[in-house]
Amino acid sequence: MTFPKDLVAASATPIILAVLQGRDTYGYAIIRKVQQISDHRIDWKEGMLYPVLHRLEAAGLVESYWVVAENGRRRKYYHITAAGRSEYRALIDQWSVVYRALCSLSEESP
Amino acid sequence: MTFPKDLVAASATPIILAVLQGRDTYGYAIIRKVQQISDHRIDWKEGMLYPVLHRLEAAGLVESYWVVAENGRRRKYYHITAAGRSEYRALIDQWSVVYRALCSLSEESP
DNA sequence: GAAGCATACCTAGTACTGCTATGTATAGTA
DNA sequence: TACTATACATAGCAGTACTAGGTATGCTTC
Repeated sequence: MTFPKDLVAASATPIILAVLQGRDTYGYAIIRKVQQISDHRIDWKEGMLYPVLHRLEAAGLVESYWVVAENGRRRKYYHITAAGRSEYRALIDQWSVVYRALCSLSEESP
Repeated sequence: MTFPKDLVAASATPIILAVLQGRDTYGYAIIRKVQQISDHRIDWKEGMLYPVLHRLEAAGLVESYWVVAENGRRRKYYHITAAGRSEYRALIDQWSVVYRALCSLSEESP
């Protein structure tokens, strides 16, 4: 079952910021990390991810830098900024309000 | 602080279905209920809510019927359908996957 | 060395989506 | 009577997003 587009879109920014507040990493690894922690339920493609990373960078929430790996691969690492951490905290708070509302309503049966 | 538009948009359907799986109710009461359980953090306007209710009805997830209240007010009550309950369960599952992913990532500090 | 696959990043053309502001109507309150 | 709250409605305005396929290069297999 695939997730609705609006949930995928809305959750991309908070998830990316959540990954990056833990440690710097690069695009392809973000995709794999998100697949891993969601048991492949969240299945992002590069074409979805990179435009969001670019928008976050344009908004000053992340910065990027190139690193050449041991095997010669060039990777664009992303680092969360102070503004990104602040935005991340706000988003987590907002998502928890929404999720708690959903859970609270779910407990009210007919 | 206002919620980002994409979170408001993405969460409207699951929240409405969550309210209605508990009991039939009408639009204006849905707005008040959602304000109440989110301590006014989620602040929907009618202009946001009614188009979503109309789309849910067009999609067969809810049905509506008019009731005249004791004070003479005409209210359009909404009732969740079997398809709506099914969609509601799928959405709750998907939102919990995303929220667990967020929480799991939040526990990974730098 | 060649072929195929995985890794890694990129983007534009296509495909749409949503809600703010304001409307009508009517009951309640001052 | 005037104002507010309740109750539902919608269109004009304002955008948003990603699928599909691109380039490039390292790895694995033959």
